Amino acid sequence: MADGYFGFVMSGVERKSNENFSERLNTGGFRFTPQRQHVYDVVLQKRDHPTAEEIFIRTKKTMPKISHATVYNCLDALVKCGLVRQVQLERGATRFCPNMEEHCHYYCDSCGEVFDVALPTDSTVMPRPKGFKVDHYDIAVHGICAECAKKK
Amino acid sequence: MADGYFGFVMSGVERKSNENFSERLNTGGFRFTPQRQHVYDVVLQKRDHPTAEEIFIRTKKTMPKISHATVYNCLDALVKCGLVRQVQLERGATRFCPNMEEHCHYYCDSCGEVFDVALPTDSTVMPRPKGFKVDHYDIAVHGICAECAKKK
DNA sequence: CACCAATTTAGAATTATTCTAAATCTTGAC
DNA sequence: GTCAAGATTTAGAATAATTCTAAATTGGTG
Repeated sequence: MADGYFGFVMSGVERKSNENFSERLNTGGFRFTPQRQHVYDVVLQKRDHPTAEEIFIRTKKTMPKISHATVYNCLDALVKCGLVRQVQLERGATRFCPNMEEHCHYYCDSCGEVFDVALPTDSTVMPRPKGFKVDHYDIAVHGICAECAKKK
Repeated sequence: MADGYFGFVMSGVERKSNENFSERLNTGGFRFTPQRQHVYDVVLQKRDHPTAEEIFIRTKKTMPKISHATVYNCLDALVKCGLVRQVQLERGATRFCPNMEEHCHYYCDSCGEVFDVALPTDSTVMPRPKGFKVDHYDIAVHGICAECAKKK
């Protein structure tokens, strides 16, 4: 059980600026493409945890010919490179988040709003299955946000 | 394998639930139906975090006329009654889990296996948005299980 | 038993994601 | 710069996951 405890200390992926974008893709075994740049820009621009569909619509504004499949391809590449996180909050569409800091998602089951909250570096100690190699944590907290709570 | 961390730990709530099943539904504003009983039995029977589709197939064995929509309806009712949890681990189908203890899911991104791990009762209080009323936590830990790690 | 509302049903519809095959790019070698 | 090889994009089809629909059935209540 000695190695059975583990903190929320993740393989921290530091936020890097746009200059390293291409390099970042290469390291992950991907090529730079304008589509990936545009999709990444869109996700960075409005950090509201959009779905692939929403990202598709937003990306079309600056790149009208981009296709659905490409958006998925780009998002997959970005996720694999550690530039974007995939967030599963409820049934239905997956959402995406460019905040690579250690954080969890507070999700309002009433209005659907998502709040990022940074995790304390020394937060919780969790037991884990023997030999399990942790890649990352996905922590979602469901409930009702202050706004919605007021309305009831 | 360290017993107690890998195994499915029966909680008091679960043990009682069969006798109280109907009552539990009523409290949640739902009626007892044989379909709900069958679906619940199926989920309790093999605790491998099945998808709605898998539950549909398994339930058909004892109730061949049950429909797809009914399985979704039943699962939704069970989730709302606090008899079953909905688990979102990756893109694609939602999974279901009858373990109502406070626990997290270790998910092997390689083979897809899911391990339930009980959370320490004294888990740290996490910072949260002001006024947010917490309903429940969904904690998933992604990585590679011992089996899969060995193969590489 | 009779009533009303909840539930079930089959199948259609919708939503989310993946696949396909041809066209087009990106990269590295020359 | 040109070229080839392989990665990527594209539109649209295909599949998967979930929700909707409207009619039939059922459960609980009086």
